[in-house]
Amino acid sequence: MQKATTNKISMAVIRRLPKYHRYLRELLYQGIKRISSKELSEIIGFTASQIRQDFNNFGGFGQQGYGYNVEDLYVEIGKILGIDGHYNTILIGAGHLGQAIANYAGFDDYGFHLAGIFDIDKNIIGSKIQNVEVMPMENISKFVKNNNVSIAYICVNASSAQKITDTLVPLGIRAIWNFASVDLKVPDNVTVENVHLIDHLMTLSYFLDEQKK
Amino acid sequence: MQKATTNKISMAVIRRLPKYHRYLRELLYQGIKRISSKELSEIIGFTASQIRQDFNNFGGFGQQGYGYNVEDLYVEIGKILGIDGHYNTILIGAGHLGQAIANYAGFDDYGFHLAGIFDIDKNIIGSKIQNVEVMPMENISKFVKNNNVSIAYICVNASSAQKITDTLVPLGIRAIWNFASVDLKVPDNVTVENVHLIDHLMTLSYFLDEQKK
DNA sequence: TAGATTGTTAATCGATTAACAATC
DNA sequence: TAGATTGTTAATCGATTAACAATC
Repeated sequence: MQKATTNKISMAVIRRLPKYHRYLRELLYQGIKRISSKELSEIIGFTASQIRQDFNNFGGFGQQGYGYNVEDLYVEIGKILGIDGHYNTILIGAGHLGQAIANYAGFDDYGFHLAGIFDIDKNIIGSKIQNVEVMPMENISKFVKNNNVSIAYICVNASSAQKITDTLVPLGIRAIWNFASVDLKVPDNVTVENVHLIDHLMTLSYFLDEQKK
Repeated sequence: MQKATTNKISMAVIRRLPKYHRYLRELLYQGIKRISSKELSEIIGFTASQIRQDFNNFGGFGQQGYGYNVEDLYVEIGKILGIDGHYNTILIGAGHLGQAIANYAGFDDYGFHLAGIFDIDKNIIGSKIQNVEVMPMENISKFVKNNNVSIAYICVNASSAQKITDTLVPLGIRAIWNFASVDLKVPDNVTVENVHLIDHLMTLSYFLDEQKK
């Protein structure tokens, strides 16, 4: 009953997928074998109707009268998200934030392997973070070509981020995780995920005004 | 022509405000005094119509036949976002990510002042990050009561985040910036901004499948 | 005044929710 | 079989875009 996956899925749906994945993983750990859209709705906070609509974008994962098999659904959503694969990633900018990202343990579990770190600071070039060497910026090009790098994490300051991006894109990088507070210009076939930290704080302060809640 | 600001603004609009603020700041730096919705549209990438709709949620900031005064608009959006104020913040969890947040220079410029850091690790309690002391968890309650703390940054692991939250909420914390990979349960008057890092990576890997773009 | 551009209403588009036939 | 729950269509809701009168 698998639908062709060529039809465009809306961004709203895609952004819910990691949350489904997280909750299903938890259910799996708890040894729960099956779940209905209604039960899932109660723990995840989306409507049962939305849950069924979401899953049906990718084909029929459920069974009438029964619900969904937790493990199957978990595995399927993982596949849709592409985390059944393995990705080599690089980090550019090993400042405080870059170091935190490099030290983050969990990414490897989902197939995101940090293969190289790059910085301009001579004092840290040559050192290792989590057993990954910090290399000089000039090496990026050669490294990307030789190591099948899929994703770049940009942790440089806002003023250098676009320049770095313009280096990465021609090398074939198709996914950028951008922590710099700037909107990167990239061609259509490149995906950028922004973590604009200050924007989050502004959203929080917006709601600190009691009237706005 | 100022509208009452009591009508609910949609989340989609609120999330665009920091971006407007950022672009207006840039224009201001460039010495640009006025801008039309059409010109702003070209640099920010929203439609001119959306820009005018967005601004009109908060009252008439523009002038027919002229456009918008860059500085006025910048200041007004800053006020709407509440970043004309000063907020004391605390950080809970001084691991790699927590340290990166504590070391992040820019937050103070927008009125977000890190007043205290808390951790359970005896080895770092008593040390300082950016001149802010790391204190034991037991002190949170007293510290929040004495220091008019508005916002808490949660950088502990997922398994402790809810427990910390349950401590913070009764102390009057009304805004939580959550870096743990878990959805926090809070009362309606508390705002949570999540930075679910792994979710970002999953979104990126989703789009690495060429067909999905 | 004439031209430009806002503020605002109306139209469209897309996403969510409701309903229910299909079916396990 | 009867009950449960999906898959899917239809209805609703909300957000974006288009259009244009108001007005600087």
